[in-house]
Amino acid sequence: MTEPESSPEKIDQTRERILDEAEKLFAEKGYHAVSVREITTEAACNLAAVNYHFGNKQNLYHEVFRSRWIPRARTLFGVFRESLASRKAPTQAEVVQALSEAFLRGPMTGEERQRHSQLMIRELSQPTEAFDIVVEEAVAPVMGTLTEQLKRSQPKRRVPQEEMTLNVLSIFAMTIYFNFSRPLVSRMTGCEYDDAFTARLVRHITRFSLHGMNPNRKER
Amino acid sequence: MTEPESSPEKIDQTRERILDEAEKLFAEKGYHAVSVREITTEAACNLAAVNYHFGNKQNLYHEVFRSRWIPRARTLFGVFRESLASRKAPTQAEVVQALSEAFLRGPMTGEERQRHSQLMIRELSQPTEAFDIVVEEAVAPVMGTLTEQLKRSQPKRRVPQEEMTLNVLSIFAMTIYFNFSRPLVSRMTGCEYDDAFTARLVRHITRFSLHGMNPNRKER
DNA sequence: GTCTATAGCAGGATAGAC
DNA sequence: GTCTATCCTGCTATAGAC
Repeated sequence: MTEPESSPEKIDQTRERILDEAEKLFAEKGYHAVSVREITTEAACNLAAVNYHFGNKQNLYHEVFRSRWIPRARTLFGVFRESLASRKAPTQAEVVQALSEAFLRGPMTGEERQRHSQLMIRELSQPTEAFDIVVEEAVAPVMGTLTEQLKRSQPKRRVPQEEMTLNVLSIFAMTIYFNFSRPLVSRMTGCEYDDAFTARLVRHITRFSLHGMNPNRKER
Repeated sequence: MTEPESSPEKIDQTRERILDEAEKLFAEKGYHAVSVREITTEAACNLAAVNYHFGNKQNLYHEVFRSRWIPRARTLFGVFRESLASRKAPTQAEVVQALSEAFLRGPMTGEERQRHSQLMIRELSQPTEAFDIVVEEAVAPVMGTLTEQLKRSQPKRRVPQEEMTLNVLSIFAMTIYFNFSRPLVSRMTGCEYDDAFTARLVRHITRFSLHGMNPNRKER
């Protein structure tokens, strides 16, 4: 990152730096609050580089989702699924925990995770052209798997479809809420988002969701 | 709204229109995505009026919170408290329902409510100078009352402080989530936010939260 | 593929007439 | 208090040298 190797694969190395910085800044401040100048300055390249590589600003934003956000979403989903696959018949608690763990403590660094969530949240609450990407790549698969797994692990009670959807949405809501609303959560709990605290958050989300969707459950 | 009365209190009537349109646009698009020109066009007044009345754009944004958002937050909180005061010893279910009802079906129109939530959410996830206002006027009082009331209605079980805080944060999270993430919720449930649907949402939030924080509760 | 230079325009803000 | 006219900064985007 400090000194680029001269020979091996220098191609489009600027392009990658631009994407990195763009993602970072778009996530932090939002599309309109970030200027191309700011991005290119951070990426230590020339202003014109953005237009050369991406055509225009809009396209760069789009490309951030395609080449940065989507892969992470898939990785995240992969972690979630693998975590489920490692058990024969995961309990509901295990399912919910697998999800919140993937999102709150998964393979990414804390910073990466926050960026990922912020980009997602922005699109979900205020759709632009990337909304469909987010739904197709993150929301739909996660909610689909969640629904399926939760039904499987609790075949006895027949849950009406809308109730199921609202349950799953609520679990999803809590998971992303505790990721994106950090300033508030930290202020209210007095805790920083370190390993210990995120572990407690996962436990909380699991417990809360589990009993939330199962009015009178014994097992945990 | 169409034809202003000529005599009685015409003073600062432009100012009010600017505030109205500014709130609407800031809520919809966010601070940076809105230009002063756009606001003044919508408010059907001159560009210079913003600077005359508010000095600059930043200040207008701030004033939107002071003169529009805060009163609504207080009204909302008032509805919540009155709803509680009308019962001698509200159950936990009644407490949660009072909250989500105030936020999702309260005294405001659907549009107003959405605006209110969006302004709040923006500040909570990405604090600017209005963050403190939001915390002091909305989050702190609501969470304080919620904590107090929930403790009172369930004196038997001693809940650790952090668990209590996380519970309350989760209830708050769901309440605002279902308000601000409408595009997604509508897409997933296939429902518009009409009276019938918001009523079902209130019931869902109440049920989910209630059991979420009470692992093995009978009464509802 | 990266740079400089600059076109062209939209933004916030101000001065001053009315 | 509201308007017109204008300043000037900072933005996106492009042309063209290297």
